[in-house]
Amino acid sequence: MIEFKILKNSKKSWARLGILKTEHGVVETPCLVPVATQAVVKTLDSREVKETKTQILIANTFHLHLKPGEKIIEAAGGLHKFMNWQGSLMTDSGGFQVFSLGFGKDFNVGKILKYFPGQNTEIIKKSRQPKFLKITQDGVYFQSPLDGRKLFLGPKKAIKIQEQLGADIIFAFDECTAPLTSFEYAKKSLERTHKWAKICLENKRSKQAIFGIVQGSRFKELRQESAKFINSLGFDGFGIGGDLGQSKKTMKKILNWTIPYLEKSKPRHLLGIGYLEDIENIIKSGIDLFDCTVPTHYGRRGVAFTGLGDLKLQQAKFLRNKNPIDRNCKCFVCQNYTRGYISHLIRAKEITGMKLVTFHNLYFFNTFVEEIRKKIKEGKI
RNA sequence: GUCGCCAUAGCUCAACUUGGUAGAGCGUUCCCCUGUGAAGGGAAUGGUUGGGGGUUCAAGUCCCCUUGGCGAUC
Repeated sequence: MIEFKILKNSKKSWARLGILKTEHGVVETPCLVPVATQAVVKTLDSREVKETKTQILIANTFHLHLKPGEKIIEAAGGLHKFMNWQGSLMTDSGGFQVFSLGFGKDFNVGKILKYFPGQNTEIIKKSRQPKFLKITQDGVYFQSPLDGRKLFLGPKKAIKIQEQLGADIIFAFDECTAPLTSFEYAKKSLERTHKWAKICLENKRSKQAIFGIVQGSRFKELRQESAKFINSLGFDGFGIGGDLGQSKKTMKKILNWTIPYLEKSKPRHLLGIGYLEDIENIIKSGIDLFDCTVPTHYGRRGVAFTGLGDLKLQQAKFLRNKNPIDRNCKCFVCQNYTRGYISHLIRAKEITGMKLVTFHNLYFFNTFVEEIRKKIKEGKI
């Protein structure tokens, strides 16, 4: 059960200020959802995560099913207890892994294409299958990245697992398409995702809120069809997923095609997007929630975000630098550690270095979004 | 003093018995990593082979001298 209340609609854009209530607390939206794939924000414990102003986390069905298995988490009293996170929680359905272990891996591409496909670029045709997994009408056969054994994940199973995990909000099982998808493939995939969405809803017995996921790749017709269909099923909220085209412009277009068809009173979650430079734009397009691995993932690589751009602390030039990562940041790391010291830790591959940058990045991103909420409140956005 | 061993990329080392103008790891720099197979992946950079002479078509490799280091022995 969730409750979503919109406090203010912007007059300048589609942005809105809201309150999302779950059984585990109140989430002020728009809000970043840090990623805790394996029931942990890598390098941080739950107390530290809380200190980064994080309000809600997203864990992953596929990974937790593999390790340690939903039965163990259920027996431990559910995900909240298991990972000692008292705040709100989501679980992703595993639909993204259909992409990242499938065509994403085959073509070495992400959700947004970084280059314009040349004439020789392969387009994923209607009946094509990825190398390491098989997609059928019932679900997806994976080869375990851990030991190679065959695994199956489909709508029914994804829901069952998510019920056992026990997050506040769960996602329907979908196929996240790749940017090189042909129209024919996208259409066929969308039919599957829609069929699965219905099965997910029909099979859910828990009181957990469930978000349906809009797909349709970069095609206006499909995106609109998907938005209308998913909207009609009675989900508690919406995820917008899949590939977002060839550039950030197409990402904005896709959001503009989709969002008008979604019930206004329900929360909208943009899946897997959130470079610092994207955040204000997606919020202006009407996004309430978005998850992204960038602050944590880049943090472990030693990339620290600041108001003046990112710092690659791996570089030797930072070793003698006595400044904090960001002079204006009030986080524990910036109050206590220098760039030089953190650079040393990162270069020495010390886990504490990764932890300090992860902590700062999350605090910085959360503060950044907090400021956007303030701007919406003040009518500036 | 005498004898022996060693000296090759910023660092640690390869390049064999039998000469064919040098490779790797690490480092450094850069790039890639948006619902995390991700403490990951890729690329570039890098050397008058301690110095000088000689033999040879050809020398890191063989010979002589020299410099520096290490060891053994009077």
